[in-house]
Amino acid sequence: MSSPKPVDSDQRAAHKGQQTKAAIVEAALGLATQIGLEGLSIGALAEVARMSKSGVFAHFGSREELQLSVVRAYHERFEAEVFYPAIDAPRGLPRLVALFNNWTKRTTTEIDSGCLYISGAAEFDDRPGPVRDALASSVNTWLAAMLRAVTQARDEGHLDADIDAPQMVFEIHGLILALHYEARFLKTSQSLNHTAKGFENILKRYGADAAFFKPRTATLKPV
Amino acid sequence: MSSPKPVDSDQRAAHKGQQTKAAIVEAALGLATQIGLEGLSIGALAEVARMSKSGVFAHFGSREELQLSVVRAYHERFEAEVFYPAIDAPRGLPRLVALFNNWTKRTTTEIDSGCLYISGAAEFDDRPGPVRDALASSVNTWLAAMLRAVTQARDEGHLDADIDAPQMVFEIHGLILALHYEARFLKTSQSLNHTAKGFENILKRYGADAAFFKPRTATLKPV
DNA sequence: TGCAAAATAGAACGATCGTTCTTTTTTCTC
DNA sequence: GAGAAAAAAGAACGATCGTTCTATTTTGCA
Repeated sequence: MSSPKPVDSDQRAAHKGQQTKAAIVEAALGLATQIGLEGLSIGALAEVARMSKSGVFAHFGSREELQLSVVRAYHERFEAEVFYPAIDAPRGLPRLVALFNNWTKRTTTEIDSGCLYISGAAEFDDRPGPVRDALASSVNTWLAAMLRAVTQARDEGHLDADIDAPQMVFEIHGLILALHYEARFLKTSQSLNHTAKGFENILKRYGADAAFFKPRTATLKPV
Repeated sequence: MSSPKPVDSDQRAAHKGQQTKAAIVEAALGLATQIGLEGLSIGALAEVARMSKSGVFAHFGSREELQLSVVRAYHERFEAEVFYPAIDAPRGLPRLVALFNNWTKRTTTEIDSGCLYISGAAEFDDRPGPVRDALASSVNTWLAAMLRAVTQARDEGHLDADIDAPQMVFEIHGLILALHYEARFLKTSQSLNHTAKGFENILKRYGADAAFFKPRTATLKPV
């Protein structure tokens, strides 16, 4: 993704301003994932952060800059939670499966908290500007990483040689979106199982060895 | 879906109030699909409808009731455009294909205008109340119709007898969500083709005769 | 055609929004 | 510990929000 190793930029030479700013962004992230980037108001944020409105505002200079900070923070967290842990897995199908499992796991926790990439997409659909650009850039970076994993799996011989890699990523993306939609909004109970089975179906269709992966539902189903 | 035949409730015995209300809802629908149900403000709506704020407001009594009217109007339109035209197709796989094609077609036009079921889901994720209920009810009604079409196709012998029907609907739903996300937000060019190919893949996997359907991309690809 | 009823307009309300400005408090450095 | 710099608070701004109230206009029926 963007940087090879995430630097813990919060601690070193932490002047007071920087660490309270980090705390504000942290609180803003929680608010934004719940009520959306547009619903995020400085007044409400100040209340959560137990500061004055102007005190919060001074750290960003504009609401848009605050939203951008939230998007950047979400991007870093997504990277740290979904992407980086998966590169430990060997290149090819194992890594692709690890990426998907991490993605699914994160989306599952986001059934409660909300996903900024999904709510943000709905909010900034046709609202051009820096926030939209930052959101789209982050998502594209992630989808490109997925595409790379697919092509590598193909090149390693773990998938059929003639597969349409962007097509496969599109279908996988659909599974995640359906999981988020049906589990979070409709509160459908079987969504996670449907996601795992859907991934299994996709892998089979693109030529993966069936024994290569273990579906994430293993821990959820009764033995 | 809900009613056997859509009644054109706008014309008959149309007192002035009812038809201006219909015009307001029409304008509100346009605004809501673009900027969301939450972004829909009475002031902006009054400007579009060229009326006073209070004049608009009087027809609904509350903003929430206005939002509900919009959801109901969207539901009717969705039914008329996606569901009803497809029941002319013979029960089984042809009808399932027709439903999906209509759904895809509508989503494609909504790449410009926006889909209320998707933006509304993101906005009312964790905001309980009548609006959320109305949205979820509409979507569930539609997904139930899709499920019925799948089971009928199975019972007609057009699909394998042992298929998991809810699983298939889940995967189809994912395709539509991915189409809307990638085409509308990310502006990915190949989304419609990916959707058609994805549906083809799903049909094959669930045992449909390959010659039974014609992908919607036929009219879009160069011959 | 006249008159009650319905529909629309207009003005104002309290609240909240993002933002600016000034003042006070806290922090860091010498 | 003093003094400069940074951070936070406080107050106020114009704008917009949903909503309420009253006045005016328009409609539909006798």
